[in-house]
Amino acid sequence: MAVERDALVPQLAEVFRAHGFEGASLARITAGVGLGKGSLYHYFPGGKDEMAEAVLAHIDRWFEEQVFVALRGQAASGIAHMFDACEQYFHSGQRVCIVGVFALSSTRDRFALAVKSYFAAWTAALQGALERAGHRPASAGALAEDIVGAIQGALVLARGVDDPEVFVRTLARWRQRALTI
Amino acid sequence: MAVERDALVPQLAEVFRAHGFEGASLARITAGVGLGKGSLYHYFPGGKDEMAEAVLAHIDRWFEEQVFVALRGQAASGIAHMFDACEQYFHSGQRVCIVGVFALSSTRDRFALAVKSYFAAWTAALQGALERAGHRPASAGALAEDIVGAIQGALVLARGVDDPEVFVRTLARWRQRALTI
DNA sequence: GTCTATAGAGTGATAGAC
DNA sequence: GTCTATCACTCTATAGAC
Repeated sequence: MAVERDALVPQLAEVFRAHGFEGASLARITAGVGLGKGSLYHYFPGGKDEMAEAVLAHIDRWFEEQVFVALRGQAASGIAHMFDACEQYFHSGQRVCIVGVFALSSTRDRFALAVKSYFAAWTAALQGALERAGHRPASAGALAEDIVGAIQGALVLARGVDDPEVFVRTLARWRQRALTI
Repeated sequence: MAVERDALVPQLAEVFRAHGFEGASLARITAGVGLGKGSLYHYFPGGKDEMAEAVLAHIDRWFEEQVFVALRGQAASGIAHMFDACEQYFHSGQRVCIVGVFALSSTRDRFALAVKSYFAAWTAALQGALERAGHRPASAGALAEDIVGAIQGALVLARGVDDPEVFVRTLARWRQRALTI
């Protein structure tokens, strides 16, 4: 009745998302995944650090497969798909970005590489799509930076004022700006 | 040799900023402010919660006096002043926003009111200034939301990719958009 | 003596590692 | 489950000002 390690990762992700790295105690984690500490350390001998690494790697892979690939394909539809995927992934602003949470916390240094590559890959893929969609190369970089930043900021703001609609509205505005050449 | 309670708040703020609420252990706090636990609990009988409340109240007051007042005055210069103040306050992107950190963490609920009022007051004051600066009322609200969100997002992104220039660039772009009628 | 500001040993609870 | 370290916090003791 071996539980697949991979099946644990999304459950771990929800605990880290809800409480951050420091706030994700082993008690909360075991409650969240429904396994004892012993089993957890069997799958993740490196402890919390290894669990967080697995979560970040899983997110990286998800965005690569579900978002970045599309951005490298047909430009306009890839960009539209990115906004759709983000709206779904972040549950229309009710869900927070784990990588963003990690970026702001003091734990960032521990996972600096994964955090950096996530944002860098996203910005680069989006910039390419924007250029191919007709934006001037000079402004596509700034636009990509604006959009990725706006998504992160909208998640902060939506949670801050406790109104997910902030996220939905922001996404809608940027979708329009991105697809208006 | 009485230390003023108010003098402790900025030092507390730096500890919470660096480590978040959960990561700000009493050991780190005592090290950061240079006082023993006894003194800390003398000034803040409510413990960490009261310290965090004091920090949030201090930030609220600072923004009210240093930013929102200017936004309610002459519109264009108030907006320009806001961007200057933010660039200074966030150390050109090297410093993170405590309220933003709190908004993303699970501790948000504990300080929900202070967090919400911070973002709400900022957005409202900025929206007013944008309208008086000549932006259509219909779009000033969205623009204010965009700008406050962009500042938060740029802080996330700057720290994520470990490049404060992301913040400086984003601020410069929005300054231009806000002051172009 | 009282009051205020200080330090830090000591409390039980809980942390993460194994 | 067991381990030690650390958590937030309490309490006692001490200093000097009045």
